[in-house]
Amino acid sequence: MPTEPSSHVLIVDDDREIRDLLSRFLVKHNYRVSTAADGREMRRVMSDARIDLIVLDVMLPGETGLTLCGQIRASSKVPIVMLTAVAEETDRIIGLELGADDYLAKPFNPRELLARIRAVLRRVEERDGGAPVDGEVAPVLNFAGWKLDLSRRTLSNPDGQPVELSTGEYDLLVAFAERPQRVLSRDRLLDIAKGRAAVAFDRSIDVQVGRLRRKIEADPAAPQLITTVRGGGYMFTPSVTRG
Amino acid sequence: MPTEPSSHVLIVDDDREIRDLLSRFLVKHNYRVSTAADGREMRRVMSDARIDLIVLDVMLPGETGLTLCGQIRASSKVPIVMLTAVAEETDRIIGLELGADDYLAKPFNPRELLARIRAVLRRVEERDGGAPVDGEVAPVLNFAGWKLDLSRRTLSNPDGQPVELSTGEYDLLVAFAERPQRVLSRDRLLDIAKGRAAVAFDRSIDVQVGRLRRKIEADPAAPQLITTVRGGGYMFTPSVTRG
DNA sequence: AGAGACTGTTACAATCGGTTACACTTTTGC
DNA sequence: GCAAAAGTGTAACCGATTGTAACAGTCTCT
Repeated sequence: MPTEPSSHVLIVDDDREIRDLLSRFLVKHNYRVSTAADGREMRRVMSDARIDLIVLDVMLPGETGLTLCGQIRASSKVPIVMLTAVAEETDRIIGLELGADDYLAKPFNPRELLARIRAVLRRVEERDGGAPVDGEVAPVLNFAGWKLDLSRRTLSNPDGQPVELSTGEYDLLVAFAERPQRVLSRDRLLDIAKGRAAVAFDRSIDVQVGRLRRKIEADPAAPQLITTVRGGGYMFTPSVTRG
Repeated sequence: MPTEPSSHVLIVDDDREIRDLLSRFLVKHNYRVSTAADGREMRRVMSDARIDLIVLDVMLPGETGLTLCGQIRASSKVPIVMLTAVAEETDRIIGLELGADDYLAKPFNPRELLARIRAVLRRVEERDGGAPVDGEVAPVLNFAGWKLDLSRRTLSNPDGQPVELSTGEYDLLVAFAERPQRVLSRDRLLDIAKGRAAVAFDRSIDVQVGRLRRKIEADPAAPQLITTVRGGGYMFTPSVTRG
């Protein structure tokens, strides 16, 4: 049996030392890790990959961690573990009220952080096991006459006829439709749609794209919706509106 | 004989140490345990799994335990055991007035808590033997023309004709209808509908879903109401209204 | 034009879920 | 009480979905 897909942790800290240290440590313990030095990078990473948990430093230049924490919660339920320089009880309370899931004071033992991460992920697992990881608001995406209903996991064509998609095809289409007009690499698509990392010579995305095209393209031999970007990946070309 | 399904206890305490300690202790004594650090988490857990008893700390950041206690009682009869930092007689009285079922002062011996939990569960068992542990408010769920009467445990189809369901089928349908448009894993369905944990290679949910589909789907071969999410579980797709 | 890299497509094997059969338990009816 | 009926879980089988591998076609660069 293949081991279950590892969780993807995003570390947000302005201190490169800490980012690298934690990153190596977590990778060693079988997590996939991304890092960001500030809120801007954080948002970029979050739009590119499916993140299962965020480790967030309270002290950041510009936006503080507390601000970010609130922003994240406004649009998503990703669990958050907050880091702070000193054990400020007020920070702790504010952080938890803003929706952080746990809290750790620097300096801390990496093993302690690991334990917290595991505990939070376990809790979240119980809380909403199969629910969408990212709590988006609008549940219908429209493009080129098609309607993709995210709450019902259904797709209907411009004539209003339902089109059957397998689970994998649906997940892939959602990954595309939520990131239109952007080149998505195979790696990113795998991470977003399947929540796993690529293995060497992984062509599974190509095959799934092919299957999806056969169902949604007017002429699968000349794809208009999902176009190939040679050397880059794929791009979802139509504009997408919500609601 | 398989041991009777263990009770599911929810620990609500802001102190991680206490949550973990109690959690381990109760698990060791054959309870299933969930934890929550605050009221927000508590509500989420309660909406996801059937909880048989809540251990509730009086001192919580934000909402106090007393507030929560009142809120829970407003919509449910789940037994509650309150914890408090010191033996404040006033807290005790208020707590019991708000509907707590027992009361324990910190520091306490875990065995003492175990004894109280057992006593309360026994009392509740006698009080409302087979009655639903969780007293929901609105007793009729409507979806796709069907009516599911929670107080009578009956189901009628869009023509108004009653449809016979076995106990297991009914419990499963309720689990679905109360959580529409969410992917529910087999584990969670087992916990919610049957109150037990899955054993290795447990396919019983699949079989029950199949039986339920045969009774409520127009075309059981192409299910519209209960759809399969490969690798994820099942989802109840129609929208549900109460009353 | 040709080599090499990249992508599309097909075939096949592994995995997962649907279904049926059957044994066991619980409930029902006499 | 007892026998029949209904309900439920386990196991086995089968079909659908998905990933891997192989090969063929296409593009790019020289």
